Amino acid sequence: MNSPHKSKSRQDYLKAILSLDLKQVKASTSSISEKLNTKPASVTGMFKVLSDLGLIEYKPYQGAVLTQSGREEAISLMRKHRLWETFMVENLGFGWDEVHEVAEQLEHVESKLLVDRLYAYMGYPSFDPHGDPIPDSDGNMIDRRKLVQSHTLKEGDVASIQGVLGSSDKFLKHLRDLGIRLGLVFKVKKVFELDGNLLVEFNDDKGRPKEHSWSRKLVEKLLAEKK
Amino acid sequence: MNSPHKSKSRQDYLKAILSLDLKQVKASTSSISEKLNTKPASVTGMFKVLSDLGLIEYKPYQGAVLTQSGREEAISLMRKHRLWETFMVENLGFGWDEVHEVAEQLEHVESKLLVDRLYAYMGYPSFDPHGDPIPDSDGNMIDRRKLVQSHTLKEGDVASIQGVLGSSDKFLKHLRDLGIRLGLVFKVKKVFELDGNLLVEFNDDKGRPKEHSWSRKLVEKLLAEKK
DNA sequence: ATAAAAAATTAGGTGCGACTAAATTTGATT
DNA sequence: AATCAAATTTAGTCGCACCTAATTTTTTAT
Repeated sequence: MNSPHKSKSRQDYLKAILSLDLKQVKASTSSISEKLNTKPASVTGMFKVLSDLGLIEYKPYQGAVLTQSGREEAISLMRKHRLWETFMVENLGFGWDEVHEVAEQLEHVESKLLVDRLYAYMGYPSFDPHGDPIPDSDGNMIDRRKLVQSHTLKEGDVASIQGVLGSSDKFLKHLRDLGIRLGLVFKVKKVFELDGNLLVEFNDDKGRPKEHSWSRKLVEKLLAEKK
Repeated sequence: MNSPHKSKSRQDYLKAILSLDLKQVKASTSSISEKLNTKPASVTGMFKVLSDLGLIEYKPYQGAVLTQSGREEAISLMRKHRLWETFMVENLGFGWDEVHEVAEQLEHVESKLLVDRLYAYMGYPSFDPHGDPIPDSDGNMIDRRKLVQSHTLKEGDVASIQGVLGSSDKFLKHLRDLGIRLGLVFKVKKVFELDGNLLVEFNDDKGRPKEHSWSRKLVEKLLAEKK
C-alpha cells in the first residue's frame, strides 16, 4: 500500500540484501556491489536513500538490514521472480536454466493483481523450477529444509504433503485425480523395493480411509513434512 | 539484432510516433508530448537522440517519421503490448478494460523467445481483446479494415477466415473441432433469419466438401475477408 | 599496541531524460 | 507583405544512479 520506493535500482538493492540475508551473510557495501555489478561507493549512496525511505536500517560501516517494510517489498520481488520462472518453465516450455534473465525483468512489473492471478492460474505452486520456495501472497513460504521428497520416507512414517516439484497442468490434474492435495496427511504402509512404489494410507476429502499405491516417479515430486 | 536503442523512454517515443502514424497524424513535438505527458522541449531533445540512432527521420520544425528500423522496433512493442493484453484477458480472466496499464510495463520486457512462446501458447491470436490486430513475429498484421465479422455476410458470399476475436483455450479447441482454421475458404449457402445461424460449405483438411451450420455466436467471432 | 591492509565513506563528476524560460521559426490573417 | 499567435527549438537546471579518486574507519597481523 506504500509506494514511493519503486525504481528498478532500489528494488534490485532490496533483493540483493534479502538474498544475502537468507544466506546469513551481512549486507556490506562490498558484497552488495559485487552482486549488482556496481561500486561500493554507489552502494553507500543507495543505502542512504533506502534508509531514508525506511526500507533498511543503516549505520555507516555497519552494513544494511531490511526493515519490516523493506523485507516485504523484497519478498514480493522474490515471489514475482519465482512465479514468472515457474510460468516460463511449466507453461511455456523453457528450460529451468533459461529463465533467470527474463524473470529479472518480469519481477519489476507492478501489479499485485497480475501476480495473484498468475499464481492461481498455475495452481498455487509452492516451489519454482530450481526447487526454491515461492512465497504466497502474504509473503509466507515453506521452509524447504524441513521437507523431504517423499521417496525418502520409510515404512511406518507419517507425513503431510507440503509442496510439489513441478506444476504443469497435467501433473496438477493428475494429483487432483488421485486425491492428493496440500496438507494431506498420509502413512507409509509399505515401500516396494522392486519399483520404489509406496503403499500409503490416508483419509480422502470426505474423511474415508483409503489405501493407494503411489509410483516412484510421483512420490519424488511430492514434498512432505515428517510428523 | 541491432540494440543500442533500448530504454523505456526511447521505446515509448517510438510507440507514440507509430500510433499517430497509424492514425495518419503527423508526429509533431506537441502531439507527442501530449501522448507521453512530457513537454515539447523534451520531445525535441529525444527526437535528436532517436534521429542519431537512425530510428526516425527528423528535420527541425518538420516532426518525426519512423525509419524502417524504428518502425520495426515500434511494431515489436505494439505486438508485445497486444499479446500481453490478450494473455491477461483470455488466460488470466482480466476485463479488457483492466489490462492496458500492466501491458505498458510488460511490453518493455526484452525477450523475443518469450513473446514467441507466449504467442504460440495462446494459439497465434490475430486480434487483441480490443479488436486490434496483433502483428506476427515478422511484424505483419492483418488489415482489420478489409475484414468483417462473418455474421455480416450474405447468402452466396465466399470468404476466408483471417482471424478470430477471442483466444481462450476452449474457444480455440472448439474451432479446431469444427475444422475451422486460419485461411479456410467457405461459401455462405444460407442465412437463417430466425437465429442468425449460417449454413456454410467448405472443404475440410482432406479436401472433402462439407456443409456445416455455424451458430450466430460463433460467426460473430470469425473475422473473414470477402472474396 | 601499532602499522599495514582492507573496507567504507566522502567529494566531485558524468549521462540520461525530464524541466522552465527565453528565443526563434512557421504559418495564418488581414 | 507585415504582423501576430502558435509551435518549436535553444539554453541552462535538476534529480537519479552511477562513476573515480581521495580520505577515513575498521580489521588484521605482527
